[in-house]
Amino acid sequence: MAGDTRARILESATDLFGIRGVDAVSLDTIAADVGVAKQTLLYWFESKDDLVQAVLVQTAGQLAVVIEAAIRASSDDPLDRIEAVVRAVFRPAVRRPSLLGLIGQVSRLAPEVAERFHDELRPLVHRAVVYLRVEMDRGRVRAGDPRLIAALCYATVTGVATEPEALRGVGWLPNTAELRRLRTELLAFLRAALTPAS
Amino acid sequence: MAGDTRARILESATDLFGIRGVDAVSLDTIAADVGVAKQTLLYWFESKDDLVQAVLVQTAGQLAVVIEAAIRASSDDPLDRIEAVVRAVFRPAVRRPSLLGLIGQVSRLAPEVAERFHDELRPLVHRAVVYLRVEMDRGRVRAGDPRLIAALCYATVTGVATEPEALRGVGWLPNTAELRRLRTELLAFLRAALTPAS
DNA sequence: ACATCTCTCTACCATATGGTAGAGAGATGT
DNA sequence: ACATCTCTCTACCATATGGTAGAGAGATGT
Repeated sequence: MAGDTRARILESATDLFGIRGVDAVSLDTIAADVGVAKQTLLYWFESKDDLVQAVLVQTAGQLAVVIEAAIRASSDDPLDRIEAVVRAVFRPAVRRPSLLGLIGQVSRLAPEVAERFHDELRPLVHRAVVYLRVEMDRGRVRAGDPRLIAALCYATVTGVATEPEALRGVGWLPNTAELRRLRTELLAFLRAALTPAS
Repeated sequence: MAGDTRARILESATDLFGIRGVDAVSLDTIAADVGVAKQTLLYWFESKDDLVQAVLVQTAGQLAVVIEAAIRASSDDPLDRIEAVVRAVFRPAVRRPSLLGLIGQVSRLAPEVAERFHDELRPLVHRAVVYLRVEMDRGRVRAGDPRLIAALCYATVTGVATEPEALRGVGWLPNTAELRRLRTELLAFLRAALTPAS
């Protein structure tokens, strides 16, 4: 209880920002959710932008940890490894839509905030690109521009993970069982797209 | 000039909402952009929500027209036809990011507004699903749940098309030539994912 | 005992924003 | 000539919101 106020603010803000949108959530709303006064938020974070940035940096950090763990635990085969990473990213994203829901908003946030987030993501992306290039050279992943292939995988996974509501809206995803089937289909889809041409 | 005020408002609002975000753009901003007083906006649209809804409905309508045209002009082969549709959707999305930029915001808008947009999109989705099912039965598209495959294609294309800024942020897309290469890679990616297993 | 640091509170404010009230200019129908 | 309709304007307001001012309670170091 004592000393964890900052962490509780971050957690609450992550969920609220991710689900309702950064602009739609006021400091008062977050404060009420955490159970403190608004000024307490402004003691811990200089401004709302500062809070948004902290949320994004933390989220990126958690994503990185999850991905690292998935990579270490996976087999050497690149398609299996990619599947493991996608599963790892998809799991928290489905349980807690806010995590990836934030990502869809980044490009519309204050430039410095967005930049700070991208700083955090860049090393991850760089590693993925290098990895893809190596495996393409080995012929274990379908040839192509590794940067663009990485971008496509990223777009597909975040597209699916960040917009469950949008997909629900047009009648695609009535429940979580359906969501699991979507994940399965996504993995087959990516595998087919990445398997080297015989 | 006379009588086109409503259309000019819609066009300006589409761009501003799509690029900066619905919440970040005030009625005053739009009015200044169009060159009229704010009240003029409120003469043509009951409220900001009403304007947002009109923008979304128009956007969905334009997408539908573009897609219909692409389908009619394409060959009978399903992979070619899908490629034609993706090209058709991608083109205006790249030239005018606002068009698809809006889509990423739908799930966070007022429920009635989002619902109205989904109403517009549903028939398109339904057609796509029916089409995929038929071609899967014929063995001309890789087997799978047609609804989920449609969802994946949708997620991939919108993911790529709506987040050029995000992709740019992590160092992927410095210019339009790169964007064209991304489109080419996207088409190969989708083709590989949808080609029936031999 | 005192000073300092950590943390949270109440009270308040300036500004932005969606929306209202109501007038009026010009075109069109009868 | 008059009424009505279309369209746009100025002036104004209520509210939400990010942020400031400044106090004070409790813990910790010397």
